Amino acid sequence: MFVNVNADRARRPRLVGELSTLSPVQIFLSEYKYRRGAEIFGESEPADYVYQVAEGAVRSYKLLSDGRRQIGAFHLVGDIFGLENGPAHRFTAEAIVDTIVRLVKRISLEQVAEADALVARDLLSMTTSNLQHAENHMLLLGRKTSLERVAAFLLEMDRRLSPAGVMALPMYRRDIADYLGLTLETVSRALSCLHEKGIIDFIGQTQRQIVLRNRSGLAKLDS
Amino acid sequence: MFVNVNADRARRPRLVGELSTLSPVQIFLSEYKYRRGAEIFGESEPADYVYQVAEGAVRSYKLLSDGRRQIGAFHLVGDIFGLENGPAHRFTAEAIVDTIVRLVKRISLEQVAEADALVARDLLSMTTSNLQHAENHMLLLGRKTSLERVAAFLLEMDRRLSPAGVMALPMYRRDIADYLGLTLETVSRALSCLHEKGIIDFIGQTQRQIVLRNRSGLAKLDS
DNA sequence: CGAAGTATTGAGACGTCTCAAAATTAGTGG
DNA sequence: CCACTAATTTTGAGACGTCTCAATACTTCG
Repeated sequence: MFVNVNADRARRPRLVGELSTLSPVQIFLSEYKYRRGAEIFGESEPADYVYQVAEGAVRSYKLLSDGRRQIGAFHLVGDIFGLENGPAHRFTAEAIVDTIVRLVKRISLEQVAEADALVARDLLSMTTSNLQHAENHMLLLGRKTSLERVAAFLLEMDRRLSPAGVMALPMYRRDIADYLGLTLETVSRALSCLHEKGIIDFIGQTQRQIVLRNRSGLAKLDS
Repeated sequence: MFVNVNADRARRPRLVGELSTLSPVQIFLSEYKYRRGAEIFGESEPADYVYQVAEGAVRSYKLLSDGRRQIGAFHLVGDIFGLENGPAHRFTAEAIVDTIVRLVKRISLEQVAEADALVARDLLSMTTSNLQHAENHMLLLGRKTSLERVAAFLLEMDRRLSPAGVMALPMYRRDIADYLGLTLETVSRALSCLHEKGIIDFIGQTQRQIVLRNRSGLAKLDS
């Protein structure tokens, strides 16, 4: 930490590697800790920093004037978020649980990108990943049933946070619902349905630890 | 047309200008014409070209296995589409009406971007625009009512295709519905409702020419 | 063990979808 | 220009899925 981005380039790994492979980080300016529920940045606030989740989990969302909320993405350990092209953030970001993030000044990133085509390529690649996720999520929100949405959610989380073993979801039902365009009751009913069908198990003492018993059963629901 | 991108750079305007301001185009390899309904490229086909609408209109969509369709975007005159970072297209693109598109080989674009940071910046900027649109559309699909969706659609089309005067929608109700995550009947009912309220007028002999009588009435519905 | 927060379950309301019919528009050839 | 047909849009009525509101159960944490 605290290594200036303008330091001798030979002394640190390429930025490209740090951004795209999330290898050990050296250019990040500092770490910050946020308590569960704390806001990291607000929608339309100036986007001066780019963030990476070191520990915990983050939700990014938009609000309508009457409080309806749409979560656009969950950011898990290793994920980079808050990267903007324009001057302001387009989402509000909040810590879902106690969370540690790393920050890098956005300007320094852009300066590096200016000089280094491979870094610029990485920024584009990250933006493209976000776009791809959003495109798939539009299909989910516009055309899938509640059961299909929950199945897709479980597969996504399984892929992203439990390479092997139990999936411990960091978020409440309400967050899942606002991510999937449903109510928390409908999410709960869909999970119960999947449980009854033997496709998932709840384990331990908490309803937020889930074991996928039948991934192909889920995948079938994901059309 | 037919000017090679590797031709003497002094002889043509900067690529950056052509891409971002859509000024008169010289680097495009060729033009193609597609009949109404014709497929321009399919989902997961190799993405060898980037396209610009010269005349007409295009829809980009994804399908579920049982035929449910989500249109991710409409591309109108001047819009660039089919720009990918990975090897394949992520949508199917079809001509909504008889359409003329300009093509440029993707590789040549990337070669220019490699050498020219400003062009690379433009590619990022275009991808960011697409991302921003998708983010707003997620909010619409996840959390807005049918009336709000249709209102938002009309405001978007008004902004994009009728700088002054009548809005002549190129697409059918079904396309609007698949863009908004509704059925065509629900779209039709919402339009009738807006008509009764005096917010929009249908004019001429066709229901696809619409005049906004009360933009602020629409904007209010758009929360 | 008690209290607060979270999740599940139930019953009815509501909005959108489905299916069907009528109305309107667009296209074609006389 | 009109008649005829096909395609699209509108409108209606009922079905269905999700939402709302409420009660109960479970989990967490002091």
